[in-house]
Amino acid sequence: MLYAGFMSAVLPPFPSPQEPLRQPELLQLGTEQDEPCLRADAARNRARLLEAAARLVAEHGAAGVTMEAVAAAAKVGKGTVFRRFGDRTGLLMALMDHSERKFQAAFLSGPPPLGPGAPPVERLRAFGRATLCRSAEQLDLQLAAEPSADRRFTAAPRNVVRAHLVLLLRQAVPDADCELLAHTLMGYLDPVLIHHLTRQCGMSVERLEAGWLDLVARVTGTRS
Amino acid sequence: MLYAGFMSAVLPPFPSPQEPLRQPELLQLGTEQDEPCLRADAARNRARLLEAAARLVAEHGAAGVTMEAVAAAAKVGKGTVFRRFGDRTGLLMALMDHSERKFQAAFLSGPPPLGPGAPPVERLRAFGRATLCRSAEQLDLQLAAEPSADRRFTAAPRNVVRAHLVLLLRQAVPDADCELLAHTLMGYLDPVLIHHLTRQCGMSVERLEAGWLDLVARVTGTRS
DNA sequence: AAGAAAACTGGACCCCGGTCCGTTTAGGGT
DNA sequence: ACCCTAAACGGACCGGGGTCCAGTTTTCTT
Repeated sequence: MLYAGFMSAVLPPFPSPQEPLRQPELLQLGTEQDEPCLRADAARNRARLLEAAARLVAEHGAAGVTMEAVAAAAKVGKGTVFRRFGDRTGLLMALMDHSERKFQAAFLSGPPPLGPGAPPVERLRAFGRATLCRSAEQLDLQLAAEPSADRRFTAAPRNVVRAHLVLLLRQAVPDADCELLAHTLMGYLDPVLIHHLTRQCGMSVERLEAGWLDLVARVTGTRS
Repeated sequence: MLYAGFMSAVLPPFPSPQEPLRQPELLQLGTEQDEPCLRADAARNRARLLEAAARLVAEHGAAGVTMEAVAAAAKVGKGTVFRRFGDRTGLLMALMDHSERKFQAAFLSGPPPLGPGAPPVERLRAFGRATLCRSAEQLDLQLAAEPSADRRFTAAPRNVVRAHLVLLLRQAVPDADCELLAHTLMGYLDPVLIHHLTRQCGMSVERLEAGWLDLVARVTGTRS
């Protein structure tokens, strides 16, 4: 009883976990099927909800994206929104999904130096630059989609990024604890940190970029 | 109107900011005055609230610390809780305050290698070890007190730690962007990350400690 | 084609964090 | 001892996230 709030953050809110197939979506990159085996009406509502959410973001900023407002704007019941996306964060994550996937494709199979083909250290450098740049653009959405603390490290996209960094690090510094180093590097690229440093501390993106290059150099032991 | 939620996260919720003197509390370390110039009844209620909150944490875990429950347990109105502590996070932070201050005293003016007297790199190593150890103990409380994303980097204790790390880094690596490096190091010690790695990924604290030592070595360029 | 099972829907409902404001009380001044 | 004012109090109130379930719609089976 007392743990209702907590449980709901860990277990799916409904008996049948809505969209059990959405998570993998982020991993299979080639296919562009946005609605995995969804019933016709469900798919239609899903599209309407995403469209409505996008409109609300554009109109009132990310803070205006209320679950109720989205439901109303899509002419749909509130329960439907939750069934489809689990919770607010899930909805926002779905909204970011498109750009997320594009980004993943870029560093997993795109042209070097971001994609395969360049030496690992250079790919690391490019990855940071790309992430910073991407964050600079859609910072507000990324902030809104930031999962509540207890799930910050279990979100799907994060794992893809982590795996990627681990891969590169293993090539660059084979005898280090690359898992931990990857987490360190990701910490530097945390959207919330970026927001803090640029918006609240007034640092320039250039400085953050330089900081990233320096950090990569230090971590990989490739001082210039 | 639409920004009410956002504003309340930035501005104090009441016209007269409750406890405008609490923040500095964390900075003046010698004095042990827990209730800065509070009216008698206010001080009494403050104590009762903290006691009640502590009891609730012990009984139902951090998740059971509802503002209403705390108020009821302390035989006090809900408004009083908010007037005193601003919000839930504020209450939890006040709960952690004691250990927080002890820790700050330890690295600001305690014995080496944590406190002054040891070479900076060694102090960095000790700092990480101490933080990891401390987190291992009171992880649940630290998690509960984790501020919502938009304030993760503006909490008072964080600034003390950051300043400390910047100080040490400036000595160890004078020609680096120590502000940014400090943030990187703090990222590694984030309670939420520690929780994720130890509890969810099953890593041992020893491994995290080794990772910290390695990270410090890499960042400061002092390879063994 | 028809019936059954599974999936989806919508909105009433609950809980909690946070706010407001009319009332009470402490404690310094006279 | 009394008053006066700033401060503190408390609980009604609000909005939003999340849940539930009775009823509807789709899809599968035969």
